[in-house]
Amino acid sequence: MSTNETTPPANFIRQIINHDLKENKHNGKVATRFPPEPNGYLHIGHAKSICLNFGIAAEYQGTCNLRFDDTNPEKESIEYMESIERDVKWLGFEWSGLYHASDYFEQLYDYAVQLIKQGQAYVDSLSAEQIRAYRGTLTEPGKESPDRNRSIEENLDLFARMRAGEFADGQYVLRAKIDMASPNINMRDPAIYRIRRVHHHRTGDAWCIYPMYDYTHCISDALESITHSLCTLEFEDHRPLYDWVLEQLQTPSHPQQIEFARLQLEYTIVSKRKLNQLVMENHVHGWDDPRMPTIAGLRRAGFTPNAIRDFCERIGLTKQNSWIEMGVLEYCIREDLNENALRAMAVLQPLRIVIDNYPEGQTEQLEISNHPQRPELGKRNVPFSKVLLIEQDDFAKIPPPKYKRLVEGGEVRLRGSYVIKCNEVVEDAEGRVIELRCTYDPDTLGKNPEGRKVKGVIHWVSEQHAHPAEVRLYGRLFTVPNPDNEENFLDVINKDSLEILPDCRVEASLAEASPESRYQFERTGYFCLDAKDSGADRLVFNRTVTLRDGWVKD
RNA sequence: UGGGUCGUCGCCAAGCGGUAAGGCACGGGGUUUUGAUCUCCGCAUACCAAGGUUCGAAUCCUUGCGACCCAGCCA
Repeated sequence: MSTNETTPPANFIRQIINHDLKENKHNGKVATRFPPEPNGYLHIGHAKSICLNFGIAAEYQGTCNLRFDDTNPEKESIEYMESIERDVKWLGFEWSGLYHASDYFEQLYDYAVQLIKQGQAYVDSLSAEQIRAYRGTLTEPGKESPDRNRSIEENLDLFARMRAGEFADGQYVLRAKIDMASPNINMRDPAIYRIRRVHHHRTGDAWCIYPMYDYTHCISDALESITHSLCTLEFEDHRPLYDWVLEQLQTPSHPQQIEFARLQLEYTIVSKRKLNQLVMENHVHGWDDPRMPTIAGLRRAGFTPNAIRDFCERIGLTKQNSWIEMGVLEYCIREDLNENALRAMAVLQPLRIVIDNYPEGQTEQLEISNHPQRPELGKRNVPFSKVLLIEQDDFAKIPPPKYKRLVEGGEVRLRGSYVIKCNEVVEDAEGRVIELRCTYDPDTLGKNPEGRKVKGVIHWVSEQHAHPAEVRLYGRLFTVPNPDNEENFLDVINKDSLEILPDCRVEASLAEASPESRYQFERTGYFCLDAKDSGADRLVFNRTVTLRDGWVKD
């Protein structure tokens, strides 16, 4: 909801639009679109495109459509469509219009007929293999198909019969007649229609021929009067074809395609094919696994729409291929959550401590702030009693240098509570610390002790009042910054990306937590109540990100 | 001598002929009942390289070098 009036950073697309506006190129209108293929879940790379397209539209009082590029029914589904709508909304955007390339199948067909009539498309009987052979190579021109000079009448007849279902899949293809010797391979008579008897999730079995991307996308943009068609760098070579189709067809509008570099994030992947593989082969627990770079995964991990939008703004927009460090994304979520997440105490790996000088059976409710810098977020009661639980890491038999937590004979502050002193360490037969006998200083609640300085502060819960919880610690999915560079990206999956702590104890107030609510567990990180696996009497928290750790260990 | 695109700090990124913004990361100081936050300071005589034009070049020109994309009836 930040309505800060900071001017958005300059980037080359805004410069183009500003220039177009000055020239009154599209009657002062700006219309964009976000055009995913519904063949998978949206990921952080799509978020960049979403923020760009919807952001530009909002900034220029323009429009932005959500359009499903559903021309290849083989890989697409309703589930994916629904997830995409859900994720775009969750990110905080509203589309001006919701369209599908399949809405245009009839018009697309008519336009194809027009191309044929103009002598600019022909039905080819070459097989896929033959077409590949005829295409030539990167350095050698292609050869013309024997069918290239088929008469218009025959092409019209054949194309109609392709639609009517008279031919087998792959028997014929409709090709644009451009230039088999073009140095740009995309212009060597690209296929624009193929025969494919596959049930389409929206048009059912009405069609057995489907238009190809290059032919469909430009016309869809034109039909929606898109002014700026923003896509990623790999489509640069397709722009001449985009323009060619629209020029031949004399469409009422001719959008401008502009390409930008897709997002690449270290220690993860954003290839839909590979993400799909991770899900299908159960390397993760579904598209919304908190380790996934999908919007659904980030959401379940506890990321906020705000943080993701901020991230997309921070990484900039250029035509340079680049790799963004995870630290940037982590910074964005920490910044948001530090500001907005309520604080709470949770002990992930409990160590029992007994306050010997505290009365048996007594409980006092300590009032603790929900946020150290924002008093308006209120206070909560945290019960204190004789037996407490602290983090195993917060006690050391042999402390490392500069250790400022609890040691035998030493003092430490219990966050929001008293200063305690450890008098005795109880160990089991193997020498493992199983309990600490402590005393507390009753005169240190809300004030510093007399005549001595206590540096360390640790978190705690009351054993009898705390609630059990499962905490899931998520780490990066891969062990190397660029898994895509590996021979097989599965080889570099981080086997330790998920650590489940089944026996944690969280403070009493957390029993009230609602699904997807986010907290800072003081001193350990930001956590989100898992929306799927938490229930009435089961608390499951996912770690979104750790706290920054400025402790320079030796 | 196939075509297209791109080279500014460890990672992003402004800059558009007038003498290198900003963010992240990193290092150091201060505050702090989170080793968090906050705050202060530091961090490219240098813009892929070499020539050239100019009073003046990261910006213009030339020539190199490096990286990425393209030969689906995928998008």
